[in-house]
Amino acid sequence: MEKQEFDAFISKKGLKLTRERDEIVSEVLCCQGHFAPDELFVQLRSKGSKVSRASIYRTIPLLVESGLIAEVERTDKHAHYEKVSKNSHHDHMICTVCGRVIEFYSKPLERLQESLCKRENFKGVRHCLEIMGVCENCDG
Amino acid sequence: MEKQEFDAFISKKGLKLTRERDEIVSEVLCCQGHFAPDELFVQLRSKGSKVSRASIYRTIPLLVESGLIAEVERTDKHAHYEKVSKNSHHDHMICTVCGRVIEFYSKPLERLQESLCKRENFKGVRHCLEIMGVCENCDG
DNA sequence: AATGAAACTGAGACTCTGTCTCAATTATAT
DNA sequence: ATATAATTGAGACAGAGTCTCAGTTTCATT
Ligand SMILES: [Mn+2]
Ligand SMILES: [Mn+2]
Ligand SMILES: [Zn+2]
Ligand SMILES: [Zn+2]
Repeated sequence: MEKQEFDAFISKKGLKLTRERDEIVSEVLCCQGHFAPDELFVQLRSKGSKVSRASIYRTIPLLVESGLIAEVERTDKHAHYEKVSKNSHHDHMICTVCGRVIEFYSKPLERLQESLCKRENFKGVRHCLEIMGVCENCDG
Repeated sequence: MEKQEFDAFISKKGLKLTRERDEIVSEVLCCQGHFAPDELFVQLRSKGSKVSRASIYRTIPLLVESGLIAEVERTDKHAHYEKVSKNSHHDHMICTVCGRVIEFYSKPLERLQESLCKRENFKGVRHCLEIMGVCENCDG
């Protein structure tokens, strides 16, 4: 389903459809939640793929550009991504103590952003809101 | 002024007031805008300080914990910090066409976030909101 | 002022994330 | 089938940040 869109994106850019890209896209599409590049690498290798770390790192920017994934947090000294699917938009609260991620969605928050954009004559396309703090488990 | 607060924070934690911490705090307080750990290191060394990179990296978490500085963005694969002063907070709209950055502040937006945090029993400390889109100059 | 325990320091080795190089391979248009 | 340009894996490399350890410094207690 979404794989075809990525293939179309690749072809349209004059790039090539390779086994490595195919394996990476498939893995991303079937995996849930947030992931780091190296986790993707380990998962693919554990499934018998011969893909290299370099190809992972090369493919990720393409996945982002195609809209299939988005960078979500850079808490831990390395990047994290997640699958983008329609109607799944949410923002994040991230506990700086335990790393727990709370996903939340607020229609009023979205609408407020829209009106702020209108005020600046800015056409908002996407946004990333991360609230850093301490979750209830860690607040002693 | 703010230095005393940091000294009090250090003493209260049972830690020690050292020349190195003193030099680092002074530099942070007098420098303007965003800074990276290594920039701090280079600046101090250029002023004759013998402080080590290790001490910079050891002291930064203390500065953050004391509330004197805050991590602002992790754009470039390394952390950036800035002095915390009241009334300086703002968020960003970023034009993906021309790169223009619009800084904005909305009290209702801040309050809405606070109430969303409360709902999750999350103690929000800081946040980062970036709205990507197209500015009025580029919207044709 | 002297003592001593605990905290602190610099140097540099180390880890980890991410990038780059390059020769060999592969996809795709003709 | 051929030519061309994109892609690959391996591993060297780079940069940020952490850790170790032996020697030093703070500071509360005498
Ligand atoms: Mn998420
Ligand atoms: Mn804000
Ligand atoms: Zn937590
Ligand atoms: Zn613009």
